[in-house]
Parts: sequence; structure tokens; C-alpha cells
Amino acid sequence: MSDLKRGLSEAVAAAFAAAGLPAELGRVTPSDRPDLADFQCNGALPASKAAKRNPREIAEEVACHLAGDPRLASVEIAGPGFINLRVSDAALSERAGEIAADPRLGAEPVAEPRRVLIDYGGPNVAKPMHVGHLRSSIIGESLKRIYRFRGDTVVGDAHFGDWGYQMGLLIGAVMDEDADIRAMMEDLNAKSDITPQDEAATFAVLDGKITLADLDRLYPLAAARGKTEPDYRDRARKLTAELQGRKPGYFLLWKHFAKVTKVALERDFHALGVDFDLWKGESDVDELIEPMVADLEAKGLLVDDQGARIVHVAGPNETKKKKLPDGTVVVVPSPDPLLVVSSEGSAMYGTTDLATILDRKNTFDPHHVLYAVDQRQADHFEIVFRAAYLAGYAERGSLEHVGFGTMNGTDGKPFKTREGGVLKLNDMIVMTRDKARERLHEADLGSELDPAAFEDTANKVAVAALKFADLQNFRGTSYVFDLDRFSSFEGKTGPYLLYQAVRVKSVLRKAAEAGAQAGPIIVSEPAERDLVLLLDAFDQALIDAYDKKAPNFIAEHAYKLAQAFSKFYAACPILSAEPAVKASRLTLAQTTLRQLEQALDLLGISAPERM
RNA sequence: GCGCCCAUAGCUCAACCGGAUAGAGCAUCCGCCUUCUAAGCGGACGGUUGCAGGUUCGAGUCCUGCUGGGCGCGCCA
Repeated sequence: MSDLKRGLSEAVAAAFAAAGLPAELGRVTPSDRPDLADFQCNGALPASKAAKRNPREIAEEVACHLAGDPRLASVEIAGPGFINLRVSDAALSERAGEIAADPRLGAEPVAEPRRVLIDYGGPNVAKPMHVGHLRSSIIGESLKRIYRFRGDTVVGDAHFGDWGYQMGLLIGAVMDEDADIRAMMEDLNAKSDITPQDEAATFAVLDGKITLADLDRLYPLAAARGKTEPDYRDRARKLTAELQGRKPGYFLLWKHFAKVTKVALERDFHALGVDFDLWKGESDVDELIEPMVADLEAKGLLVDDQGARIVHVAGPNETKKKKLPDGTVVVVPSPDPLLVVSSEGSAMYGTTDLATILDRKNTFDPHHVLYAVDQRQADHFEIVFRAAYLAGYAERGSLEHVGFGTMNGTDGKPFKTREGGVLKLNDMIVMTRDKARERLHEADLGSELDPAAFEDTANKVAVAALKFADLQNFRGTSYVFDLDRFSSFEGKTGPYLLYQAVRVKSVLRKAAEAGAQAGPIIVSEPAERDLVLLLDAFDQALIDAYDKKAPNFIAEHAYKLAQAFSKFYAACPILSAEPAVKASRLTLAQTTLRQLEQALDLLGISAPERM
């Protein structure tokens, strides 16, 4: 079973071949001119160049070979040599029936399923998630669902940033602020063995003293001091190295940081309908780092440089000019080398990333790893990937950075609240939910629902608004985050999609109450034709989204499908139609709903029963 | 200084190996609820695709240069 586009491509390819021309010219696409055709093939234009013949003449010849195809209502040549195809109502009816009977709603699985790992590029421990984290969560989640739906085995890993310099900064800041904790740390660090009782006692104290709000308050101050005060920075680096060396007190303090952070993260992710298969972090590969460094050394990749140890990843002819602080310009390798061990002996961001690649090879052994991380880290990933390939930790080309743009405010600059701070993700979710309730009341929707169901609907509307606003944009470009616009709920929005889904559900409920039976789909009206053509286009949207790692193709399809349904809904009465037509339209409505909900699910959005 | 990305309607965004008349939503204006949920549907208005060249039968799409904007450039992650 294949979609109309693919089926027709095969027929047109055969027609090109029959005319003595390359079969690959027979590629059929949806028509740019719906007034003239359903599908088109432009192959005669490039063919004319190679064959040195008039393109219209070629198109005519190809059209002759297509003449007997029962699926085609018409084949016409237009313009310089476009082959315009119109599909017969019978063929559309048949295809609609196939989709209706298909649990996968007309979407083909991949030929060879792969093991794919999606790295969400980690929120950092000790920092609450802010709007900037929205994108990696929802893009990563959507990609995971898209890949899974096409048949791959997919694992999503949160990959927390929990093992670097920021932990050293925080340990120092907390001890500076609280002398009791400092004393406790010194006491614990002096011990050679930590008992479970020590651990429990330590956590009992820390639980009452250090909250996420404290960490959130201390971290920016510490980070700022680290930038301007070399002594402060050096101490933080030393503390980082000591933490990584498992100094007992610091290690327990770090565990506490991780714990309070995770509670908040789980709440935020849960509210967004995002879940991870693995809650791993940088710290999980800590014990792999030492043997990995030894391995890199044994492979001759590791070299000393200014007290640090690095891996050169640039090829022999890859250089760039670089201006030194003193103004002289030198030629250096490009990309920059990977810094593996700092002069303090600490593992760096790239070190843990590299070790994580090795860890995944040893455990999940993925064919493909996608990093759903901000575009700004493109250079970093290029360096890490090259190092991984050089060291043999991953198959060349198997690692891919799926970068996305930043989320800006209406002023075009990175998003900030009115007070100039970062908007916490949780606050944003709460705001959007409030807005959803307000809008539901305004439109007098959901008034018959009980409070719990109403709350559930408001939450679904809020999540749909946020996610669709993000996912309708191509991930690579930055976009403007405008809460007022997103929560207006009109036009091309998540709530519009939910509204259409709910309308279908309502009709189907009424049909069931009246005992109406669904039956074979018989396409005749223009609105029915358009709806079936869209149902048929699902597979291509899925392929585009999969190949380009771009959920916006699914978002676009879902929107067009909802729109086509809304037109069908306005033009073609269902319940009042005569029995055969009613049966057909019920199946069509049912199938549309199923595909729409499937597409929404791939975006991480779910529709309520009523609103 | 070097490198990467971006520039499309008043605003926010699309556009399938280069193809016909560059599409949506918002905003503005007009029309449609005694019929299945009007958060809807129909229509109008809105464009020299940043600028200048080039390749091509054909360029928003490819190449070169320029202008404007964003981001990155080993001991943060």
C-alpha cells in the first residue's frame, strides 16, 4: 500500500521509461495549481535539455503512455510542459478506504528500523528551567515520537549538565553563605568512610537549608564573581576537581543539589507532557573518563597544551586566522581542538560528551544519535563528533546535531520578562493555563464540564498553544515568543487544532446516539476530495519530518488537515445526509479524527473529549 | 579579526532534487449562526523574496560581492 503520490510516480516513471527517457524524471508532486490538477510531474522540462527535444512534445508522449490508467480522471499538458494529473473520484474513494482501514492511517514504516538515541541536551542541575529549555524539550520529544512511529527503536536521554564548573561554583557559594555547612563539609571531607547514617544525617540538615530557590539565587552571583575574580574562579575549579575526585562532603552536597533540581524538573516536564527514558547526566560517565583518557593517549590523540590536554580534530588543510590578545594574527587549526583535561585536572563539557558517546556505544549501540540542542553549540558538537570519529567511538556520520534557533522576545532579543529576568518555565506554563481558562470562559466552552474535566481541558489547551507555536516553525530559525499572540487561540494555533478534533468527536458522539452506521467512503464533493487528498499526504509529511528532523512538517500537515475538515464540515452535512452519504461521511470524519490525533500525538499534543 | 546562520506581505512564519499566479495566520475591511461546537467558514486588501551581479529555457531556492541582523571562537555548560 502506498500513497497516491508514490503510486502515480511509479506509473509516470514507467511512462518516461516507455518513452525512452530516464525513469527518475517521473517524480510526481502535489499540484501547485489545485485549480488545474491534483498532482503534477515536471519531468519533461529537464528531459528536454538532455534529449534536445521540445518539452511539450515529451510531455505529450509521456501522457499517451498514461492514457489507460484507471486512477486518472485526466492527464493534461500545461505551460512549458507540466504534466497535470487529476485523480478519479473512484481512486480517491479507494485510497480513503485504505487509510480508514489502516491502523497507521496511511503512513509507511521505515524499511530498516534503526536504534536511535535522542539527547535533549540537558537542563542544568541547580538552575530552574526557563523558556529557553522549552525548545529542546518539545522538539526532542516530537522527534522521539516521529522516529518511533516510523518504526525505529528510540531512547530519549535528558542528559543533565550536572558535573562541571558550575557545581564547584555552587559548592563554594553555599559554604560561603552558611558556616554550619562549611563546617559539616570539612568534617565529612576528612572522613575516609561515609556511613549510611552520615549520609542520612547530612541530607536531613541540607533538606531544610538548601532549596532550589537558594541555588537559583546563588548561582548567578557566583558565576559573575567567577568571571571577574581569578581567585574565586580558581577556587571553584579546585572544588570542581575535588568533587570529581569524590571528596565525601562535596559529593553529598552535590547529590543534594541534584535531588532538589530533579523534583522541579520532573514537575515542569510532566506539565509539558515530556518524558525521558533515561535521566542520565554527565556525572554518570565519570568513571569512564579515566580509562577513556588513557585510551586517547594510547591512540596518540592526546597532546599537552598550556598545561591542559587536548585532541586535535582539524584536518591537515583546515586552518583559520586568529587574532591574539596582543593583536598579532596567527594561523591555527580549525575547528579548535577538543579540551579533554583542564589544567586543574577537571573533565570538561566536551570530555563528558565524548565519554557519553563511548558509553552509549557500549550499552545501546545506536545507529544514530540526535542532539536536540541550541544552534549556538554547533561548533562544540562539530569538535566532539570529530574527536569521537577519530577515536573510533562512533561510526562516521552517525552523530548529528539537530540545532534550533533561540527564542526571542518581541524586541528581537533573547526572551526576558518585563523585569528583565528569565521567565521560568513553570511560571510560563501557569500563565498559559490561566489564559486558557479565561478564553474557555469567554467563548462559553466547557461550561458543562465538571471542575476536574475543565481543568484537564484548560491544561491541554495550554500545552497545545505552547507546543504548536514552537513546532510550526522550522526548528533552525529563531522565533519570537509572544505570549499574547500564542494565547489568542485564533487561526493557526494549537487550540484551533483541538477545537476541530473536538468538533469531530461531537459529531461522532451524536451519530452514535442516533445509531448511525459508518460505511464505505464515496468521494464526490470538492470538500471531500480535498480532505482525502490531505489524508493521503500524511505519509509524505512524516517522511519530510523524519528526514529533516523537522516537526514543523507534521504541524503543517495537522493544520491543513484540520482546515480541510473544517471546510468539509461547513460544506457537507453529515448527520442529515441520506444513509449512504451519511455512512461515507461518518467514516471520513472518523478517519480524519484518527489521523489528526495521530499527528497531534507526534507533536506531543493531546485533544480533550469536549471543550 | 576568523567562522557559522539568517534576511520573504504592516506583524509572525511557510514554500517538496531550481518550475506555472511565492502561500498561511494575525491585523484591516465585507459577508455567513431557526441545521452536526462561529476558538468556525467564505471573500477583499496586502510582495521588485535586503541590494548588485552571475549560472539557467526558468532562481525565494544555486554561485560571487555588498548591506543589515544573530551567534560562536579550549580550561562555563
